[in-house]
Amino acid sequence: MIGRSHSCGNVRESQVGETVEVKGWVQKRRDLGGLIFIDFRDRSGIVQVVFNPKVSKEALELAEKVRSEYVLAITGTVVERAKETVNPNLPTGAVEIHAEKLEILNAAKNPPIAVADDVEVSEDIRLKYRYLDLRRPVMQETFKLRHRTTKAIRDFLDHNEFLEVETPMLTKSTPEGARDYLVPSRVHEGEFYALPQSPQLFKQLLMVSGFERYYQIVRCFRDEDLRADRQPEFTQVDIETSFLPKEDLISMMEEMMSLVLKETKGVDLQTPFPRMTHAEAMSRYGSDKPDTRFEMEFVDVSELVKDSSFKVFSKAVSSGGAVKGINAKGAAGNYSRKDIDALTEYVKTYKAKGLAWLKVEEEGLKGPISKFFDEDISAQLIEAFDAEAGDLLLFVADSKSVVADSLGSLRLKLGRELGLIDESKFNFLWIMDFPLMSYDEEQDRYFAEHHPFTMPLKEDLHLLEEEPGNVRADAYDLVLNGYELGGGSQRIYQRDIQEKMFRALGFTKEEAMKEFGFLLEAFEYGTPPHGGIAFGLDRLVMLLAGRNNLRDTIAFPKTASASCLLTEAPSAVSEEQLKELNLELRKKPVAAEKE
RNA sequence: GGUCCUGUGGUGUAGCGGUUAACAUGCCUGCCUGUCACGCAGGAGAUCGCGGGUUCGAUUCCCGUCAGGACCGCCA
Repeated sequence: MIGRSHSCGNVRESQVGETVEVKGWVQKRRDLGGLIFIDFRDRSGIVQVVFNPKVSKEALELAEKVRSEYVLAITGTVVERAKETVNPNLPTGAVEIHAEKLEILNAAKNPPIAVADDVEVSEDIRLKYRYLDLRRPVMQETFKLRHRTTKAIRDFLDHNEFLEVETPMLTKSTPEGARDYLVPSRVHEGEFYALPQSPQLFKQLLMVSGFERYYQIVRCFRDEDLRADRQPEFTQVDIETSFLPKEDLISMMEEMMSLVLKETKGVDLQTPFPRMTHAEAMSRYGSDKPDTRFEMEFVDVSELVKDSSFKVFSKAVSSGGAVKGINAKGAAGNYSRKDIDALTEYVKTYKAKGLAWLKVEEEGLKGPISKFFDEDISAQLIEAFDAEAGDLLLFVADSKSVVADSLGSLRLKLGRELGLIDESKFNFLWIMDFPLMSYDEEQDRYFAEHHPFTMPLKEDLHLLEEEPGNVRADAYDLVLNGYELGGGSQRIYQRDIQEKMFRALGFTKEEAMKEFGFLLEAFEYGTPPHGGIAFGLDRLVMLLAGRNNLRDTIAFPKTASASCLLTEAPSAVSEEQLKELNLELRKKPVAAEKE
């Protein structure tokens, strides 16, 4: 310990009798008049310091001036506490420091946020005074966890001969994928750099360069609207390998995650991780990132009800959609008609037109739509859902995508509400065989599901020109507890396949050359087969920390509207700055108008 | 772009068409030598986010706006 002899949280009985110097912050002062106790905090924890006139009258008098969050240097003797005054709630609770000398290094204003874990503070205050928020032990723990996570990842990749290589932050805007953050160029009038959405192209070029195994823990930027699990800038663990077969990469990544879980949580993961095809995940859970910590899987009753007199069901099937349901086991009593109405409103946000339901009773199915099903169909429904008295069956009848979205979200909501989720679990799951591209009605063209450099599955390669929508990608996503942790793929490394891919995505030859010519050209100079993956570090840490929003795992995060309440970014810039960049605003910024 | 929730002393909440705007905690002052959520006594502290409307009267009802949050679209 440079600058002090001990850290607060590590003072123990073994140091009794020693003179120590500690520096840190005042957690709490308890002034008993002739005697003052201070809970003294540094990064390592808290130790109690006693100011007693018998030890130092001078220090006691100075301690009267001390307040919460003052920064102090204290010299004193470590003393064993009398048995009856031991505090079992503190690791240092068996000892205390009898202060001989006190120096106030800095005073502090009364903080707007109490530095304590159990204090509820609104999000905007926390973000404005982030430096105080980060003093709270839970926050410090999260960032220690984040450090241990990246440390484990770096150690693992280093042992496996990966090289960490940095790639540009100022790069080229590309048309595919998310909206870019743009940076105007001063030197090149009217031209812009983009901040990278990911180092995708560079890591592939590094494979062309012969690095063979690359990784980077790197910031990525996407100018899209935010969510609890989405920030405009976020960190990826970016990985790319040459010559490594997919299965080897996957098992290597399983090993890496196992190490992370072992190092951070002491959890032993079972490998290999379970796998599911994309098609299977969609049909069983209505999601490409299913939370498998609980069951409540979809039951497809389309065949059973296609001739039903309940038109909502039969019509959905005849018009190419589906009728699927989930069984909320034993929940019939938990949900009143009014509660089910609320669930109906919930599925409507996902475009479902309604939510049909049946309660299972000893005598059979009950509910407004039970009359449409005769005894035979009712029995088959009960059988299909493995239902028993007390169960609640919930159905959505709609297009396949609406059924998946709405019922999939409903399943998660019910899982949470019914307490079906075991929070101690870490359910890793690979989702395989994603569709390579999907058709966009509005723009009348195909879009890459992953990105345009993803290799099609070999057995589907022949479909690339005739039926692009039916080509599966040689891609894999890693899902943890219902969150997409990361995704990767084998890459196209032959120019002709890459050109076919661009063509399928509606690029003309000229457009492809203009946007990605450098890559196509690079592919002509001896490109190894390669593939990789990228993980969302912030999300991983969020899940390891058992939290449900990304802000708590990022030191200085942005709000839902992508502003930083601490620095007040973004902000208007001077006319002079704009002039240098050859920029002119079409509208004055709102902030500037106020002045 | 849209839907919903929230906005009241420093902080967290309560409240109501007419109040001296309540409570907890924090803060300040005094007393207190074994506290650790210290205790006791006293005190200061709020243009009820902002603008408009309805009303004799609005913190309360309505509209708009700003800020924070959750979600849909968007994003992989």
